[in-house]
Amino acid sequence: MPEGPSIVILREAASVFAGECVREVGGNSRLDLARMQGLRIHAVRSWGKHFLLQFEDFSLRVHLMLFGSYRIDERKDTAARLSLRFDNGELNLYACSLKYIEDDLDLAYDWSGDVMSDAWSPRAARLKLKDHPTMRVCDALLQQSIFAGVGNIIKNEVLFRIRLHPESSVGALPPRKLTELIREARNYSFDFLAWKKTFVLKKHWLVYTKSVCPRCRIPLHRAHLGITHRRSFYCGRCQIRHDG
DNA sequence: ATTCATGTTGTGAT
DNA sequence: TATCACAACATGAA
Repeated sequence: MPEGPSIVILREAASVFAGECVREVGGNSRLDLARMQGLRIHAVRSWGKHFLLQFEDFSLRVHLMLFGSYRIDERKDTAARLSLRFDNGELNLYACSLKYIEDDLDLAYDWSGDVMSDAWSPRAARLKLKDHPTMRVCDALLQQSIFAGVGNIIKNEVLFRIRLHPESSVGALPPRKLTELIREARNYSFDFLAWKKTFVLKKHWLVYTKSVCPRCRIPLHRAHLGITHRRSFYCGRCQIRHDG
């Protein structure tokens, strides 16, 4: 479930609860869930991979991590981490990380860094990247402070689309390539969103979990790269390495 | 049955 | 102090 576009889908589905009062709270979280009892949801929001329920004086941050899931007006067999019942339905969250945020969300989050947000700023991303010239692009794309919402699938597909080798360093990129990287991080994320909504995401993967380059037909490389050691699928011929 | 992965944080060693 | 390997959490597909 967990890359930014999937969280947008959750946010859109859960938006029916905006303005509703929490009638009943349940779940096995160690958090003080009763705190939400009887309170009204002021807004249903998201930032990157964070799903946010904003109350009057605080917010709940939900992170689905790798295995988290949710159901709306349905339940799974397993125990919910958090279950919220409203007059118009219920929201059940499983295997996720919960945290209360006391600060105003507009202060707590850098909205210009969320690739799915209207407030996304390519300029801000560029400035942030300038601060990390030695960082490899496979790590930069996963850096949530720069590209909030980008995950490992998006990373791989973006790098293939712009024909950039994952181990290229940020500082060695020609300005045009840097522009492409930033533009495609957002652009692919919206393709991801549309495909996910129509259940055709996987069939559009060009390199993620693939073994042959769809462009030149040679075998793809498959390695755990960068400081993040996340899976990278890339073509050694099509994806150019820029290095300092 | 076992392995691994769309993720992140915290701990303890070096 | 910084860096890093590893653990932890938790689910389900291959």
